[in-house]
Amino acid sequence: MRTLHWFRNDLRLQDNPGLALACEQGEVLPVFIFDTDEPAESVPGAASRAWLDRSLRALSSSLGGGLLVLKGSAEGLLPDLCHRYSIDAVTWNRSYEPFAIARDTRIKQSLKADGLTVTSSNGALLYEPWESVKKDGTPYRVFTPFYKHCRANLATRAPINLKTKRLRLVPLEGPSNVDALHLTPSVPWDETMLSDWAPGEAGALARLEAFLASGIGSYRLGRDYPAQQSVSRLSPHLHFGEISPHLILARLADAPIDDNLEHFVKELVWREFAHHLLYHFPELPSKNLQEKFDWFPWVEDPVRLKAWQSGQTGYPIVDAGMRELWQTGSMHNRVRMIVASFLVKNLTQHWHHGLQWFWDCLVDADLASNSASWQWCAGSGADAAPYFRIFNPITQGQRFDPDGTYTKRFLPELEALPKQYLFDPWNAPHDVLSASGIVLGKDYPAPIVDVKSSREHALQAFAEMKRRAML
DNA sequence: TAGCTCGTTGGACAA
DNA sequence: TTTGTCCAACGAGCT
Repeated sequence: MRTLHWFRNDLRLQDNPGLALACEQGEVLPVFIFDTDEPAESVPGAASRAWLDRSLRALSSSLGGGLLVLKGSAEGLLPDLCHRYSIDAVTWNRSYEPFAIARDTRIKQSLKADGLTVTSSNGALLYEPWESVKKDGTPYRVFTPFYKHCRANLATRAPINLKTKRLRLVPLEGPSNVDALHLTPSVPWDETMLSDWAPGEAGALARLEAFLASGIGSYRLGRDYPAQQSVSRLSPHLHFGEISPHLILARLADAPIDDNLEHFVKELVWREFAHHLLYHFPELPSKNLQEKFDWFPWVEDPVRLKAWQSGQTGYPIVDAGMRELWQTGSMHNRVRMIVASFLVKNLTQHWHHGLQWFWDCLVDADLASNSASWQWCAGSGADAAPYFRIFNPITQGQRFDPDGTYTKRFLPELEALPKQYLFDPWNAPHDVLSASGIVLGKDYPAPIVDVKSSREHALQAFAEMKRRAML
């Protein structure tokens, strides 16, 4: 029997239920298709494409070059492949994005009509989105009850060990090369961006072990400090399915049960919650979950948006974060909240702008997590933050980067500035600035908004939204 | 059912 | 310097 395993966001061999099933049934034809039918909201951004390129090369290599890589309409290509390679069955692991659900349903029907056996499995989530609903059958909208429900009532499975020796691959008709996808940019900025990452299954497993060895022990408190190495940095690996959450959970079983561990598990469940929200509210990437936010008086200001994107706002902790994003394809979680709050509240710009920029720049860009997180920051989402919770970029910097190590790493022009002025350089006396070799507005921007008055403006905008929504 | 509690990540200000 | 309190009000979720 010959089974085609359609790789999507499950670019790994271990704990891959679809692949394991295919392997049990006989010969396997492993296929990856860069689907050109995807809508704009799902097409990977530039940073993600660069990661995908490396990840596919790693997967192809671990399959001895036996991965068939194609670009085109998955819906059109799959029936043709099945015919050409005399395929009897097709397996894949489920994707929960609205487009993928609709596409996969159509493909399943069509292949079944052709007499093939089609099986989809859960390779990406600890809990199926339709399992985690309230007693009345409606989806959870608040994280904490969702978390308690999942942990108390839903079982997770053990990882599936693939005996790679038993993997028998169908010989390809011709050469297949990741190069054909043209996923990397013509100017090779991706090489420096990815220099600190190791895309692929081996890199993901190594990252998990490194985190268990040196990060998780101080996770609960350390995760708030961007200069520390206390976060897992597993998100891009999870997004591309280079590692499964089940495998992570199983590996955590060996670690001592304490606050740090429970906090990390909570973060894994936040990922589940984002997928749960996207599944139940497919318009999450574009529409305010709370309708009253349709009345919010957003400001369109391309100049300030550009300053935010390029890390030139004049607020060092914001600029450090935005430059980290540009340079590394990632940003520390604490700083993500600070820059998001700055865009949405201090600049009162629509969260769509932030979502779009993150989508293009992040190597871990994920439709569910990105959409749910931006809506959370904007206050328009489920379980929203109160509107008056506006991060102050000065005090956040002082509190969470007290030595300025993180900020100075990405703003070398402020290297000589004493840390007492690092987060509000415009308040530094002239002689301190000149001794530090800084002319504000030349070496480093003057602040593009006043944090106090822009906070007042944001609060007024929320009041205005409520007034309009009431009418 | 009706009532109660709580909501991932904060800021400002007073004491 | 640290700690406590208020900032609104509403709806989700639970008992």
